[in-house]
Amino acid sequence: MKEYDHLSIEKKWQKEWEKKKVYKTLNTSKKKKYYVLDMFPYPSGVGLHVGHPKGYIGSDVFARFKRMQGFNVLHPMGYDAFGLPAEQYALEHHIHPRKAVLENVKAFEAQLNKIGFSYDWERRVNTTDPEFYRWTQWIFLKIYNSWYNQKTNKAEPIEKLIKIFEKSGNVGVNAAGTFTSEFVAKEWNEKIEKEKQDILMNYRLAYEGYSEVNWSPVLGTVLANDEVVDGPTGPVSERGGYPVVKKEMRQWFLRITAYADRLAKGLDTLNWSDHIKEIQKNWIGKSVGAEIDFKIKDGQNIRIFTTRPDTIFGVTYLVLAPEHPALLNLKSKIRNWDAVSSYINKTKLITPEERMDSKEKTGVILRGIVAINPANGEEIPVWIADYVLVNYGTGAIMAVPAHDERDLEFAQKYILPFNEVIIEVFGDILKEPIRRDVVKAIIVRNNKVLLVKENNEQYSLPGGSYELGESDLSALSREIREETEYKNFKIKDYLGSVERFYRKDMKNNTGENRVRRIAGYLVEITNEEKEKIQHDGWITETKWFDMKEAIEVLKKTDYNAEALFIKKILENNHCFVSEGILVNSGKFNGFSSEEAKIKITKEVGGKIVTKYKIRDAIFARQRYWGEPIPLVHTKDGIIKPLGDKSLPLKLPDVKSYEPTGTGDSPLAGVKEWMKKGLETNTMPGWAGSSWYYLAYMTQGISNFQFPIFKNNTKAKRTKEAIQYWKNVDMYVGGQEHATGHLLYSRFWHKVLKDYNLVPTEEPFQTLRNQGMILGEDNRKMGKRWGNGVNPDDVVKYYGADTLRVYEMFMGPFESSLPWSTDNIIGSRRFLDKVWRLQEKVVTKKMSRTVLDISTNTKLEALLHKTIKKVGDDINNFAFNTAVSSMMILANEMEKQEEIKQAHFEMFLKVLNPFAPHMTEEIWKFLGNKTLLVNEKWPKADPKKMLELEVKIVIQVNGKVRADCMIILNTLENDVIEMVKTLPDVEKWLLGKEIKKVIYIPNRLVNLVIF
RNA sequence: GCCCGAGUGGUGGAAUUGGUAUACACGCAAGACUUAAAAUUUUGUGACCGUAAGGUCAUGUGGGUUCGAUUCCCACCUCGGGCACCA
Repeated sequence: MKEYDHLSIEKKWQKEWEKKKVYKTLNTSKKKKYYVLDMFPYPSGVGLHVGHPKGYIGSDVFARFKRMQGFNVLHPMGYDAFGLPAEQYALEHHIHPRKAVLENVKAFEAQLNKIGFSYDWERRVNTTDPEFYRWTQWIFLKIYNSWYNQKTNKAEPIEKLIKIFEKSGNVGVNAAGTFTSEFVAKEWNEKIEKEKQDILMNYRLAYEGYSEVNWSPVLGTVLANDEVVDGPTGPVSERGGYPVVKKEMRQWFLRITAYADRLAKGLDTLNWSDHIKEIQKNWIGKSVGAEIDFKIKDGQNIRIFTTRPDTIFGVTYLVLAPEHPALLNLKSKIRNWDAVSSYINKTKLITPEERMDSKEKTGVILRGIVAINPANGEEIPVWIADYVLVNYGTGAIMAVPAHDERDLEFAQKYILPFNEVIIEVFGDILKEPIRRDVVKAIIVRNNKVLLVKENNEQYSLPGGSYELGESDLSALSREIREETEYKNFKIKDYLGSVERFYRKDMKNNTGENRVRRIAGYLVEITNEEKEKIQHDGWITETKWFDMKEAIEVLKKTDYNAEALFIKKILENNHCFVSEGILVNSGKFNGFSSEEAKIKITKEVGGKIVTKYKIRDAIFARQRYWGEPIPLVHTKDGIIKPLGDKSLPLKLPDVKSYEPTGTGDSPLAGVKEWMKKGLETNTMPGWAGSSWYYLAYMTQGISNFQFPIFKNNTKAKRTKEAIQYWKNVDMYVGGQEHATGHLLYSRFWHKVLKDYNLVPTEEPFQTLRNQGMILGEDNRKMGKRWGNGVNPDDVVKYYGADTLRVYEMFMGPFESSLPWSTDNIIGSRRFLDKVWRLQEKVVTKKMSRTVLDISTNTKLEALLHKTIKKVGDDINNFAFNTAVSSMMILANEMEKQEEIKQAHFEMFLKVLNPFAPHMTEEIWKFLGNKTLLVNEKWPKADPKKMLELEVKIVIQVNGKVRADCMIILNTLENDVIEMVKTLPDVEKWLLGKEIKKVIYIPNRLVNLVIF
């Protein structure tokens, strides 16, 4: 047997596969399609470390497995080379980014190819290739020339909207956007072109706007929120750690908010990890609430947004964001305008970060302004405060200190009234409550709470029912005096009310259903008071408890109301923010929050609306290295899109591509460019990655063609290709893209779907996230800590197959785990072992000894079980256990004198996706003329998995006491009788009576004795 | 603060629907081969008590349900991730 020389074997087979084009994928096949995709990398130039290929190895194992299972597998790779990282690299090394990208791609690909991936390289894409970005630009124009019709719930051509305007104005139009004023057809038709275009800009899915953005003076560019991280002295850029400040700038935006609902709903149909879905869901931030108008006395309405219209009777003031537009109209009426305007200016000066960091709430009352609560006609003050954000909801809120922590904090600071309107309920909610109100005193001394033990073994606290016409306080004082002998007590605080439901005793049919409202008060007594409690002699014992302890005791005795009150004292927070039952709410008293929300909104003339946290995406960079935005600014100030025939709008060659530092893109310095009036912003890094998975579907980007011209064969073929591949079936990549790429590409895909350019609603059906490989020091691997491990070195020393097996064996695919140079040897030893097994392989004719039938069937059973397990595990991305089961099989095979060739070949097939080179070599050595990569996945035969004998465990009282072998499927009674006679079991049964026997067939017997 | 996820040997980790906890691998120890080393290989390896047979205790902590709990329920602790004045 020759030596396992991984270097020559791997080189040989990589050449052979390339020569025979075994990974070339055709778009026509009788086989079922399967699309396995990796998130494509940006070729950074510093080279790969062993962490980078982990995801690629996982998807490659999966793709090879699917291929062997008989699928037509699309498994491509390409490069995301536009954007900041590529440009930064070029700037640092003083070479043109185009050149840098080409060099880096070459180096990158050389490294990848050593690991033996099964990519169809003919489909390679590069986002910086004009043939590629021509379509990025084309899709952008499609988005630009669209508006979102909320009646049909999809994007539609802007021409259609113009026709509607010409015919009937915008009155009946329900479009996504912020445009509020109305016009009729006549008004529209009389407008000049510039005015029309300005209005349309409010409807387009790609629109120009001005906004405060993250401006990095050093990088000379604007950054997206997810490119900014917290630094020690404020926000800094994620890349480079340069300081970031706020700056108002002209921007392009994509109206992703129009798709918020579809993006949220679509998540339910996806086979993604709950974790990623959760992140996207939070990011979209859907919440259903009501918009309600509060009338300003002698003035206009203020529209507020709230998710809790059921608390409207508890409103004690209104708050507007300092930037709220209504302030201008109110200006003349505001008597303290000086104070108000200085507060507004102050808010403008501080950054949003500072605004969020400052824990103390601030605000100014608007003197002279009075609002009217539409629910009860009450007059309430209006404030401005920076804890209300202008760009969420309506920029104004109704404040309910009793049921919102932020409002409470504000109300406490400025001494504003507190009005409780919701109380908590235990048990069921009765439609028509029958109340028996009680009041409870939580008596404390030195932070200890007094618990009173009644005869019926329950703990209680002093308290009782009201007498006719009594207020809370007088009833409480009376009850305390009656039940205790305390004279020196102080009612310190109101703890809120709760409602408790008591069902009548159905069994004995006694009592009645009733609801009790329990009001809680904190009562403090002085140390001098003696512990005297007396009440008709039914109290047997009193005790002072530590507060936490008291809660536990009360919970056990079902006195939840008291426990809740004590918890409130401990947390020093009397704000009940959950839903409950309405009180102090006029005719809505007794309603549940859920019911009241709808009824009250209707009553006050409000509207149920849905709001989202997600913001429109900024789609512009003031940089050179990005796709040019194909728009022209005319002299009249109108923006016009380029025609399809003018695409691609190529990035011009410039001498200096460094940022100008003024905020303008380097394109603003190109004469030719400016003469044509072309847009100077370029697209952000995520543009190309939002549709690249479609580009792979045709064989080479030069064959890609969206249907621009009718009857174009290229366009027809592209359409067929997209219809065939549909969407990505398995997508593998890092979870850091949860709120970026993965959201944006879903958005673009949905726009394309609205134009029937793609057949599915979602681009990525299943998503798997690989964990990182950390350095041996448990820190992030890379240049920063100098702990990077180069895959080239590992491939050279141990081989690509060992690298592949080890990275899959390390642990669960999704976990981040440290690299270990100690542990990798185990994977190499495993492959060495498999290599040596060749020697034991015999064909039928060659058999030197008579194979022991029983050990042979045993091995066969293990083999078939392993085939099944490896297949199942790969499907579940549980590669680590797949490898481990193959190790068990190899260990077992090693113990055999001889291995049947057919058995060993089946083993090679299941190992092939993990170690393609070595298995291919052995396959050939065994005399096969075909290539192993083209072989079919072996079938696991369930009949052959069964073993004649199985081990069962015998437990006595649930503890394992013995085990023994039985013939498969022995009858229950026979097993139990036999098991009782085992010496290890018998001694435990001696003199005891068996109460119960639990029998799990072929697994376990549990004898229960006493 | 709120919302997710996770805590298992010296280490990475495994365990189907509640049914032998610690598979597989690394490391370590002892033996074989060797002049020697490396490589390979054999055996052992959760903790404690015991010469042994055997027993007791162990899946972050404390309770509960069950014949039986890493798995289900409750409370708490620690770590990781996401969001963070979103009304």
